Amino acid sequence: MTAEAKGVTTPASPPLTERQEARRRRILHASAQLASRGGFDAVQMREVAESSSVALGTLYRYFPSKVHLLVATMQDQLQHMHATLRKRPPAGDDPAARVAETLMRAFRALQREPHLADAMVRALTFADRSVSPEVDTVSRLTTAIILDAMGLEAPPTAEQLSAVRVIEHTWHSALITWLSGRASIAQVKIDIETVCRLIDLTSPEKA
Amino acid sequence: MTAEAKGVTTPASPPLTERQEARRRRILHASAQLASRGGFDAVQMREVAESSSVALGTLYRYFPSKVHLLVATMQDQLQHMHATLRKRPPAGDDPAARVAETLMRAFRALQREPHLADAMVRALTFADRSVSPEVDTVSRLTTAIILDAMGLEAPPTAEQLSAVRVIEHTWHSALITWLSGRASIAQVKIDIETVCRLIDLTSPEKA
DNA sequence: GGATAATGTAGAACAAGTTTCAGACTTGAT
DNA sequence: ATCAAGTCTGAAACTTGTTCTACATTATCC
Repeated sequence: MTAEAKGVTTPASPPLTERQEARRRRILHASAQLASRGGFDAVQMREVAESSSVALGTLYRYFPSKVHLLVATMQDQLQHMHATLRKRPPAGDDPAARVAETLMRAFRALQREPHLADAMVRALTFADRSVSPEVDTVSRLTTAIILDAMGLEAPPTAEQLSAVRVIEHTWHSALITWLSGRASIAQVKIDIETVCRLIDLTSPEKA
Repeated sequence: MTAEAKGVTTPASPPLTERQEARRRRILHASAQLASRGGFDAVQMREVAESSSVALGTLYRYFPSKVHLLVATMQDQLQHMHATLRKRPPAGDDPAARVAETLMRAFRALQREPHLADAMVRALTFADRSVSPEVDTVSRLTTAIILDAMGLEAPPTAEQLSAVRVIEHTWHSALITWLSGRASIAQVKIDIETVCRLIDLTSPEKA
């Protein structure tokens, strides 16, 4: 069963009318647009509202805070990316190589819109408890991408899931260091490759 | 050579007079105090200024933003912690166990002041480029703590440094998930133990 | 089709981070 | 001791996220 089939895409809120769905979409589009220009700071709620032709109050009804909005934007982008990645699965021999390849592909995609990446990742790590459900959704999506890349035959063991968690931690934190200019692209690559070694360490046949 | 001997503690700015040093200290103290009460949001610049008997403008002269202030607070706390940890070095047999033990000890310390931890860690990951030097200092301190815990005889190899970087990523990100209520203490423990396995993987005698 | 509850709009108001400024105080050099 | 430069203070102003209010529009149900 894929992540999408599990309903990761739709948090099962009251169904929206068509106009509402359109508004939501306009808002997310404006958010991504502004984020692409200038990152987290450039996403200003008044501007998002104006760009998407929605009143400020309405914007806040759809997304109760700037962080909620950006996390939802990330969810949206991640879904695109998941779909894209699925089209050409990674070619590596072992799971570790495939995960590293997949994450590097995602990383290159982020490099094309570094400001957007900045806005999304900063929002994600800055999110407090009130955003937990949404952040959790993003996390599940990320996990699904990594598990997909591993291409396991059997369901993952607890150990493997731990490794995936650590990979996710490293992924987020490495992105942060890159976005804030404290690590180079090459350094991020090394970090990803290093952490992916954990996958070998936790694969059942070799343990 | 220890980290302190390298001057991690003092970024070599123009020397401060005694009164200035005292002001700086009062500010950091007020910051930690307020953070302990209510986390990131409770550290309000006007309140910090008032608590430390300093004008708002002066506070901003010492710390050019709230994030700068909290990162400096973290630096301060980390130095205490480094000193404390040195007193009783970890007892594990191999480097991996010692690092895990050290990080868990640090984690337990953070659990005693979860709000303070929240303020510091959120600031750290939210910091943008303008805070890079300060964040880097914190990062070097953390690295020093981990390397100390490893208790290596020879200087660390490039591979080992990569492992340490990944451990640091995991440490920060795991703290974030714990602070935002998305991971339990037990889960953080597992993540730390999992990532510490990388140390074995990269130790020269076993490679 | 009309009552009514929910949703959307415009805009003011509020909160907290940040900036600015005029004047008072320190400091360091002469 | 004094002058200049730099620092500190108090207070107001500005910015942007967030909340609130009064009114208009839309959706739903009979």
